[in-house]
Amino acid sequence: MIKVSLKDGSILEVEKRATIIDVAKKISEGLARVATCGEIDGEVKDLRYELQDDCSLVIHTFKPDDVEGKKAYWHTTSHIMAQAVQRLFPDVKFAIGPAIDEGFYYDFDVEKPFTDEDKANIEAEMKKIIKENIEIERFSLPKQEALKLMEGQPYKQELIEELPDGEEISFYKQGDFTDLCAGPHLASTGKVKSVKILSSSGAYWRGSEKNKMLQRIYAISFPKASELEEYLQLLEEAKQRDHRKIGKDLELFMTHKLVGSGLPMYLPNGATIRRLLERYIQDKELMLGYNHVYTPSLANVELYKTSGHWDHYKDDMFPAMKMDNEEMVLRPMNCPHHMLIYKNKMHSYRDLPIRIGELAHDFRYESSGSVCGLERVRQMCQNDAHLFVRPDQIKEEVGKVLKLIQEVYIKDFGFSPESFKYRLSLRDKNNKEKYIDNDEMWETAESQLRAILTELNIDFYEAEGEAAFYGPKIDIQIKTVLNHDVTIPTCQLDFALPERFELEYVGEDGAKHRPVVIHRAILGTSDRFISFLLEETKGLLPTWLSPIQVKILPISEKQHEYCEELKERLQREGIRVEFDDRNEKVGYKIREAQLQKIPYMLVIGDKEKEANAVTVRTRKEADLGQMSVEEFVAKIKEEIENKK
RNA sequence: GCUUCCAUAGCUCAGUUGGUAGAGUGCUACCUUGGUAAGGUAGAGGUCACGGGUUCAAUUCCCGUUGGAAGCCCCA
Repeated sequence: MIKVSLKDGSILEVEKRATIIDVAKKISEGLARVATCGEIDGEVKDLRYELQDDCSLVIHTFKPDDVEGKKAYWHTTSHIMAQAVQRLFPDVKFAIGPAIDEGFYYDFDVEKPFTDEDKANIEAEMKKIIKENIEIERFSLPKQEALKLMEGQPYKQELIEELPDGEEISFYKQGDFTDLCAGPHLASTGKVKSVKILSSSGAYWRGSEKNKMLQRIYAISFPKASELEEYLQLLEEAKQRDHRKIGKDLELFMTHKLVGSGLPMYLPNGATIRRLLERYIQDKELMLGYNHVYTPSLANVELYKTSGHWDHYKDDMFPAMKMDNEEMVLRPMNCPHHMLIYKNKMHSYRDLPIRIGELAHDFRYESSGSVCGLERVRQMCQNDAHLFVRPDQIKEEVGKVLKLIQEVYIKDFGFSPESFKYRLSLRDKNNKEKYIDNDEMWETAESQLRAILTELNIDFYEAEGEAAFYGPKIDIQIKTVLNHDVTIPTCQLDFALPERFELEYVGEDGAKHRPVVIHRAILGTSDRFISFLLEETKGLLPTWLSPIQVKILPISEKQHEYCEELKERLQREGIRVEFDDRNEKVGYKIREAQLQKIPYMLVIGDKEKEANAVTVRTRKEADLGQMSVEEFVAKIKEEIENKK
């Protein structure tokens, strides 16, 4: 037994188990309020330690869905993987192996990348280690001894070097394998039950492309085999929701290598969705006092030298084309064009805010490894606008933008508020190269955006190094089915471009003043928005956006004439309708319409023809029964009207 | 861009010690006129991504290019 004094003077007596000492020590120093580990009083348990306000220590078992529980579990499995790799590849150099949101990975420096066979062997070896049920022990060493222990492990030594002098450095040992680690861990390898290697790939040491590329293996583990099955099932379902698969199945877009990577072509169905979305957002903007313009996709390179984009982004732009005396580029963004439009005439303070909007095509040379369906493309259509405002109008205008975003995403599209997060994107203060060097400007802009978010009671997180070069942003971040974290709407505050372009307005005092620019995009880009929409809806688009809203399915040829009339009748109402006049049975036609995710199927036989009626079936498999044509038209029009 | 893997019919995929190809589905024609998720028969359809190399012989082995996938880097 070992005694540990807690803050309140009480004594905690525990078995001499490394994990509990570690926890008790941290808690007694007030360094941690909560920790997890695996063993107490010699009995193996999944435990959670929590320091209460009255300084008492609560110990209880954690639940399988407990975040900390999972992390300890996965982290232990990552050590098991490292041990397996050490057994199979004795020359391996270890980097890091943390738990992540779903599972864990470990980075290894090995001679050759792992093959599928290697991975199968590693997984088999891991299962062996689990079966051996090796006890996991913790110990700690002073820095010099720690360095000595990790001789021949340069990555571990590099990590130890960075730890403060004088601090004891903790290690976890399981049989013949010892790893530098802060813990916590399960008490023994046998606690892990089912394990599965998911994938492997290259990853740069410390995430920098300047460093060596290591081999990373992703894996996951669960206390029960059935949970692993469920997880793999979920992965399979996510695959079905991938917008690239839906886009192919529903004939929304295609790519062709003769056109090029990252350059999707919209097929008629996809073009319909896009046209409706673009009309929708422009109509919305018109009602809010935006003025839309058209500007060219090409510009003289001098435009971007003036704006500052050239210095910051020329590597991500398509290369300049030399024509006679001019050098032209495909534009990567629209701000400079809109700045010039503002500057086209003198403005009074009474005219502000001026809101210039455009559905504009932009071109960015995204790296070949990052292009992805409609999510990341090399030509995109931005739902862009620039708001030219007086400094006293910033708060109100940013607030209006945030309100518009909520109206579009929550009210009109019905996305769950949990499907996206607000991110306040700040500059990295230490990176003077990437961001305009003007501390005062940054302080003002960042604190203004923060204040607006706080005042509107919006939950947000802050991210350093995510700002635009000219100013901070409020980005709305979503997670795709592939677990990519991408921005869709954005609202950015910019004091820099007005300066660069010497924008002005005449104030009440008759003197010239500098406006502030708010850059904003609501749908983000049409392309990325559609990818998000498809994944959120699983391809079951609301009726108003469905490329085909109604499919007419006759029982036999006898009703074809009636079906033609019906089709024309619906078309006159602006409903997108198709008539399936093929020589097939109705069951077959229903199956096909169902797979095309068409909202309404109208089954037409002699009964319907006689009664001048339709029998309605929805894709959600509800048979709505027979109704008159007028009734159906009223119903679907009401639905379309209300963006259902 | 980097690491690894992949590319066979419109689509989804088979095709092992190297001997120039197959299924399902879709498409076309005919039969069938059928009441709520796949009726039957027949036919057409492939320079096995592209370019080189090794070999008597390459869809298969090697190199390169293009395109795709996972991850890393990047993301105005």
